[in-house]
Amino acid sequence: MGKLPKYFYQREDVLKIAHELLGKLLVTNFDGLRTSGRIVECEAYAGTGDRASHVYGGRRTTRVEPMYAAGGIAYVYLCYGIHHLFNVVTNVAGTPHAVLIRGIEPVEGIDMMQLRTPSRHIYQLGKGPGKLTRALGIHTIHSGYNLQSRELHLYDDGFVYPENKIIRSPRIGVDYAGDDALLPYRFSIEGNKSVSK
DNA sequence: TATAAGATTTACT
DNA sequence: GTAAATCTTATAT
Repeated sequence: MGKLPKYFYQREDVLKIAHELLGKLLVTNFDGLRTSGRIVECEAYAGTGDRASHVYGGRRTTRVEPMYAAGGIAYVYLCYGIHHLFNVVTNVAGTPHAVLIRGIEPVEGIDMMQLRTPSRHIYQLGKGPGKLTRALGIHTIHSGYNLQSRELHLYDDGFVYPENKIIRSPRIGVDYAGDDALLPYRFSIEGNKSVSK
């Protein structure tokens, strides 16, 4: 129970962390408005050797710099000029692992989420990496943000999905990554309405 | 400086 | 099913 502590993020195995993030709450508290959702879909990006990652080959730019910091902060970037994608940075400083959050099931502040997005159906609000950031109010200015903060953090409320509901599959939208696109680094909840297609 | 492409979503044919 | 929206980064002039 409680906020996920720093050591949760700074462990070595990013696949294990991605797996354990399912069922946790992603909480934002911007401008005094609390919104949260339960994570039902995420993907692991395993550092400089992973062709699907922005840090493949040791690439180091202003954009990806937060990934090289110690785990427990956010990495947010703009995709296709429109969508903000939210990642949790894991592992220790200098090892740029991350977990992309791809789907959440809205829990708190659903009215606020509906104001932020044109979608009306609850299960559509957090279905897809670009949509959940809009529903929660996350933008690129939050890249590098500390996940121990009141405004942005992950929370364990004790909820656990049964192991037989968790699906491992290849990552989405990373065809450019060659063989690495086939790795089963995606974790999702079977049958959940907030999992993207 | 210029150009292409991207961890996506939505609207339209 | 196809295409447009829209902007930062990476690679090339």
